Amino acid sequence: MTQADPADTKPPLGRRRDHTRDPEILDAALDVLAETGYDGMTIDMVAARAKAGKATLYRRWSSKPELVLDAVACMKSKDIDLSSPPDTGTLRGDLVAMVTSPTIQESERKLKVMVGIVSMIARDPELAVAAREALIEPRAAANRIVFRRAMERGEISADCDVEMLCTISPAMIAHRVLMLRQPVDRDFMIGIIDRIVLPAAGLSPAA
Amino acid sequence: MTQADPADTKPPLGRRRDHTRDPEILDAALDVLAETGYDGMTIDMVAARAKAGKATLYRRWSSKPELVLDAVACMKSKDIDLSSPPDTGTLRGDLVAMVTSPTIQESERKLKVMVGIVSMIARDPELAVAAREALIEPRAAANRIVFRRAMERGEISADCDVEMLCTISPAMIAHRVLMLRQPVDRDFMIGIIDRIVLPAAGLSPAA
DNA sequence: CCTATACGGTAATATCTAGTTCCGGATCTT
DNA sequence: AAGATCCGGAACTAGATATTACCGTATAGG
Repeated sequence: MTQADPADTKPPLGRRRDHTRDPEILDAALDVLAETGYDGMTIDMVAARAKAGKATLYRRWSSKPELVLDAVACMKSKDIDLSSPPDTGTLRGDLVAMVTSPTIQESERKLKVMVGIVSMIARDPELAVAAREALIEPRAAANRIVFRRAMERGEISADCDVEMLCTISPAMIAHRVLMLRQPVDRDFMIGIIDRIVLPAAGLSPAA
Repeated sequence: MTQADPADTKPPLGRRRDHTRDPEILDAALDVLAETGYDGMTIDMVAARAKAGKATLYRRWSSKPELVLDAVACMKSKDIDLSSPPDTGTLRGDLVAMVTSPTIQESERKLKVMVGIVSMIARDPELAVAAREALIEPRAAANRIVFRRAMERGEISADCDVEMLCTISPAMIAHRVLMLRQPVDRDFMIGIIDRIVLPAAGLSPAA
């Protein structure tokens, strides 16, 4: 018995894997995913875009589903700014500030990734969880904070269903892009806030 | 010159194609589409489910994309009841009646088909149009009628953005199923009507 | 009855792609 | 310096599937 310890920290021989490249590869995977969808995406495309060899990818992820899962999960950490949403003093101000923030661009990519994996999500619970945590929850969490502050401030009633209010704008945006295939511009977003969200929160549009 | 007429109605020889089977085949295609999505669907699956030969399918549709396009387009005519939405006398009554009607089951299937083709829709404008006409528009049209009646009745203000109001419940439903993967039950639907749609239309929830 | 076509079913063809393996060269540990 | 491992890239393997080609049978028109 030479090295019986299972927790044995053996320094591996030879050149070490360059984990610096992991994020680049995952990012390339997300690009391809957003452009072509899960089934349209090939490992070759991802390798080519990341300027890496296919072998390099398979050394790090055992299969295409694992790569996609990891890529989706890694979007979670991208938007740090959502963890501290704007605090303008009014609910409307906060909501408007959120739609103007630079997170919009990242949101568009998230939506495309989501579109690319929806049909897969129905058959892979793990991917479903990853997608929810990385694509849905961050924005919902930011919304939640804003609404709760408005509630503590007394601006909106304590009866309000915050969870439902949080989902209105994501739902309207996704519907407009996916189903209606119309652009999501600032006017549309302001319209949602003034004509749907605020009334649903018990505030008159003019307030 | 024997038959120079271009509109020449020549009775084709031999056994005639049995077009009775077209709807059955398209219906089988929709089932497979709803279950496995566009990429998961194979021509063999459709032929097997329709108890038809693959050659029979290719005699009628030149390719898989054409078959899917036709199948999606043919969902349009299915829900005749949506063309005459309920008329209970109040906006709330009409909206509640619509979510209780038997169209709900057909809607569920439509949603699954939508999930199966969303990623394809992004790359095929023709399919996008077919999906919109068959899956989105019928319900929007029914909603439109209900809201316009309420407006003529004076129940809601003439300032209301009917197009936006029409899209609220479809957007919330699609978001809940596609993104959140939660069930769409009656309570959820009623909640949308009472807490979002009616307030957005300028009616208090208790009204 | 005869011909041409459709039918359901099976086999063949051609392409695509996930996953593996090999190569020459680079990099790290000993 | 030597051995092990990684790198990007290319070639290879194996399985799946869209599409075509047949087969024996059924049916409509002449």
